Amino acid sequence: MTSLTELQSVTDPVTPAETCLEGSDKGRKCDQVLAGARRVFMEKGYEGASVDEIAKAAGVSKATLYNHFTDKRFLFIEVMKAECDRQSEGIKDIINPNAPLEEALLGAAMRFVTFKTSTLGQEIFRICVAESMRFPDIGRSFYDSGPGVITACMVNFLEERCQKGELDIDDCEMAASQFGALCKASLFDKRTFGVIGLPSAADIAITAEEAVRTFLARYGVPKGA
Amino acid sequence: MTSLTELQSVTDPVTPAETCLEGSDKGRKCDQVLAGARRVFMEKGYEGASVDEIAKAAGVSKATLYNHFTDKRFLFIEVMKAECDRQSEGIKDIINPNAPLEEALLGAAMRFVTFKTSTLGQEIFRICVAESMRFPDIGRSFYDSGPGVITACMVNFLEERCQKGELDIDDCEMAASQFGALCKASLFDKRTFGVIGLPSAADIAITAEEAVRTFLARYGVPKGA
DNA sequence: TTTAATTTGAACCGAACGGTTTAGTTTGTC
DNA sequence: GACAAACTAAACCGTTCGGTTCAAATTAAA
Repeated sequence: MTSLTELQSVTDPVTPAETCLEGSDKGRKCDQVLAGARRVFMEKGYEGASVDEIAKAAGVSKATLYNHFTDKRFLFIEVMKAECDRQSEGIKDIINPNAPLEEALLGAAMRFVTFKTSTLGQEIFRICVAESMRFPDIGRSFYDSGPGVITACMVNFLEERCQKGELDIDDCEMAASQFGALCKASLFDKRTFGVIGLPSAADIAITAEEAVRTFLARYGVPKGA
Repeated sequence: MTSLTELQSVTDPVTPAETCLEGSDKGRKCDQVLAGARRVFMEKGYEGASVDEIAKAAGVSKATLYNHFTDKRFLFIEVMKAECDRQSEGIKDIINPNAPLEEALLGAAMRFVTFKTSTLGQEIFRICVAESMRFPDIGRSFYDSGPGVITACMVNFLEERCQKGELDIDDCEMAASQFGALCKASLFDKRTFGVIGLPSAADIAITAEEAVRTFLARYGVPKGA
């Protein structure tokens, strides 16, 4: 069984990446700016965030901020790139390819539900949805580093288990996508729209279990190996 | 089988509601304002939209706008309330309770996938996700008028069919939510994050069929009545 | 035609916006 | 201790923001 404590890595606090204006500055103040920008952008959105507020949140003068980043748009894009990288790093190991089928699926489901309903997961999702019209590249980056990574990992895993005869799937892309979708049942929408807060471990477990059950009802092989 | 043409009603163009400052004005200019505000808010978001731009889009002077609505926040809330009402109106009849089981489910899935990936469905979803932190009530309203309505209708339908012995479901709330989630597989995320544009009727049909198949694999009764 | 109610464009307000500049201070290195 | 780099607060730029005001124009009923 998958313990909940090990899931924490996916929803850890934030320490921004090393991206700066001219490739890999010493980056002390630079990271401060990214951290402050991240905080303000996530809370207020792109238009709602002012550069003055970001500088203040970063504990940095506005002049310094503009020494590191050409303008507000660029700063926002850098923040989101770093955030997407973090996301894909935390998500790529979401499935244990060596575990028994049901255990592997349940573990992945637990981690996925946990992340998607976490404050961090919600923040990233919210701002990417909000700004992916104004910044189309950010939408793509989010998909590639989030749903895309998960789907790719799942497809890989599912194909292996199909060859082992543990699963019976025609379209592994569709199956992987359905697995991810099932993990969003019950909790995700309610969390996103403020109907519930952070779900309890029990609620997460139930949602994950039900997702796996429905998934296996469709794609699992009847009984014997 | 459900034809695609009858689905149009859910994704029709917009004619705003009759809400105004002091209960049901003659509402000619008032509707103009709401229509213009809707357009600009949907495209730019709350902070990105300026009142001058809204007035211009509405073909109305800023003074007139402020004669009808106390301030920008109130105008935004009114627009979103009207939009949520439209949504719940278009969505409440999404399932035909008298059709044979599989046909009813497939019809509902088709309509749901079509709406959720439509330009209108995406616009409403995007802005509600974006602004439901700044305006918590809007998040709730969206949930109640969208996912909430669908879930409620589905729960109702599923319970009926369980009593008829056509389905075998423990938790109808969970099952209804999973049905909705399955309809978002494959297309919804890609559409939201700009990986694809408007999906083809064929893609919608495939997604809906696969959703129903997985749903029935879990909750359908084996074979005979 | 008189009267009252709306609507209009335009000017206007103080505040905040993104972004720049400057003069001066801290910092790390040799 | 000297020196260059990085940083700072603060003033400043022009623009735009949400919101108000007002005289003139338009409308609609009487």
